[in-house]
Amino acid sequence: MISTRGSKRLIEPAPRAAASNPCAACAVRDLSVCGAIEPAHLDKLGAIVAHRKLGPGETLFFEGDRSDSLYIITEGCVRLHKTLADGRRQITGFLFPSDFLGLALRERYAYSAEAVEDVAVCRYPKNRLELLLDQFPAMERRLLAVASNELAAAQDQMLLLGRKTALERLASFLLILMCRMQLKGQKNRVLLPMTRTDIGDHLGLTIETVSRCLSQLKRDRVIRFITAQDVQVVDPQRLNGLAGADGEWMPATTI
Amino acid sequence: MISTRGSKRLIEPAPRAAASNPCAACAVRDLSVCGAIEPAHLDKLGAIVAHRKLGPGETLFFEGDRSDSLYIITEGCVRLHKTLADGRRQITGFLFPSDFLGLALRERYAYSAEAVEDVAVCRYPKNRLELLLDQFPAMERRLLAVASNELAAAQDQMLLLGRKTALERLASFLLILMCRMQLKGQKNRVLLPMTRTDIGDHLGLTIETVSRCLSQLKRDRVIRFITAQDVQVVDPQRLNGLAGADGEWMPATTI
DNA sequence: GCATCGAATTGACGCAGATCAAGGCATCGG
DNA sequence: CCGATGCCTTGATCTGCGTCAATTCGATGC
Repeated sequence: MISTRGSKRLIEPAPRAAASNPCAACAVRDLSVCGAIEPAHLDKLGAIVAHRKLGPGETLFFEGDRSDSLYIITEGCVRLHKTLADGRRQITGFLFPSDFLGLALRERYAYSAEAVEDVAVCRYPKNRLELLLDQFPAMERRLLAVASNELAAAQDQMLLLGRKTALERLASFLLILMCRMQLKGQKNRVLLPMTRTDIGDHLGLTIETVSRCLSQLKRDRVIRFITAQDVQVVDPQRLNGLAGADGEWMPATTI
Repeated sequence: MISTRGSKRLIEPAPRAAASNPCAACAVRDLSVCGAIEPAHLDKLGAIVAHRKLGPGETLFFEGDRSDSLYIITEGCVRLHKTLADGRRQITGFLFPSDFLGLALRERYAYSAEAVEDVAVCRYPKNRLELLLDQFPAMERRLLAVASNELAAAQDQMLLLGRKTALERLASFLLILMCRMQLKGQKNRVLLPMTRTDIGDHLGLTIETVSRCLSQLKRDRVIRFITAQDVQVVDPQRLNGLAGADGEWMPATTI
């Protein structure tokens, strides 16, 4: 039952130099969504932002590090994870462009954050951000809303980990990614930039079980592999049914 | 693997009449902790509070209900849970006096909330609370902090559900409750107002496995049963070790 | 005291998913 | 082109926990 094997860590590649980032404007917009922030304030947000790029496997911060920044992903996929002393790992979530990271106003980060692939982030120093929050309460309301959504997602994940079968877990996972792709205009498509090991550590399964379930979904013509990381959802309806038939978010437009 | 049996619902007892609540002042203080709120503002908080009492098994709200209130528990234990169509249930958390409930500023509740035993809550209507939040940004900062802590707890629970063994789950659970009791001045004592079924549905286990693990902890002289719901932790050190030896919160004073 | 009933415990057995093991299949450097 | 290296897939076997079933315990009412 104890599986450390699925969680071998890679040697971290050397950090890359930070580069100027063309996505800055987009990240600033994210932090100010709802139209609650005026152009003048937008400038102030832009003034405190810094940029960073990471290569595959590189760490943004470690669990337990002093949390001094809030990040927004502008490019690539980031995994968040907690690890037990013996190496067992739980990936608590994958982040994609426009996602927030480290918004907990806590002393220390509760998880590590690593780049799954090439990643770009916007960084907002917490002390300077808090000054801005004092000036613009609407921004704080927005952060609370983001935290609420994360909390709801965490509860869905608890239901998945505590009560769903392996196949239901895979179906739920694919469904969530499919819905995100849908928002970006990609219909019935799922990209899996993370490894099978990562997926297993996210769903509380081993790499073999992940592979077997994906194969089963393929055999049953629910999904089709373009490549091992590029999946087409042939039958979204059935995928939704396999996901456990709770109130899983399945917008009508995707069916 | 699919266990609906562990999740039989009770018929709800008849709701009780709301009664005037002597704990109001305490709840208002909770919402304003950090000293950031002045006495005059405290009055305004007290002015919008309402009280409610629930009997064992009674529901405060259902998953999917329009979320119109924020609650603070002032007495008793509340369970939060999500349920799949076939009855499988995941209890995402247990709440105790001073805990917040429904602070998500979302359209609808993401889970149901039920009284485990006799419970008293303070209720703050959301629309009126938001007006207050606009006036006192410090309160909003406090809510964000509470949400951050909940998020961290949710991530610990994901690690537990995804990667810990049955015995580690029980040990972690007992440890968390022990630490809460410690804060109230009760050392090395754990009260379990919830049923074994509830514990199982929280830890992703069956009632039988919960019982077997508790028996093992008893056999190994780690805990001792005063009654089935009143446990003495004989060896906190070892309980901590059994919990999985991650950074699990184990204050030095409890050892 | 005794009957009742829900909750908890304990034992026997089965199964979903973990573990162990053996290829397959890209990608990359030479 | 070829060997090395990671990652993924698939098969055989094992095991921790779930399932089924039988008591036991404890609270409540009479």
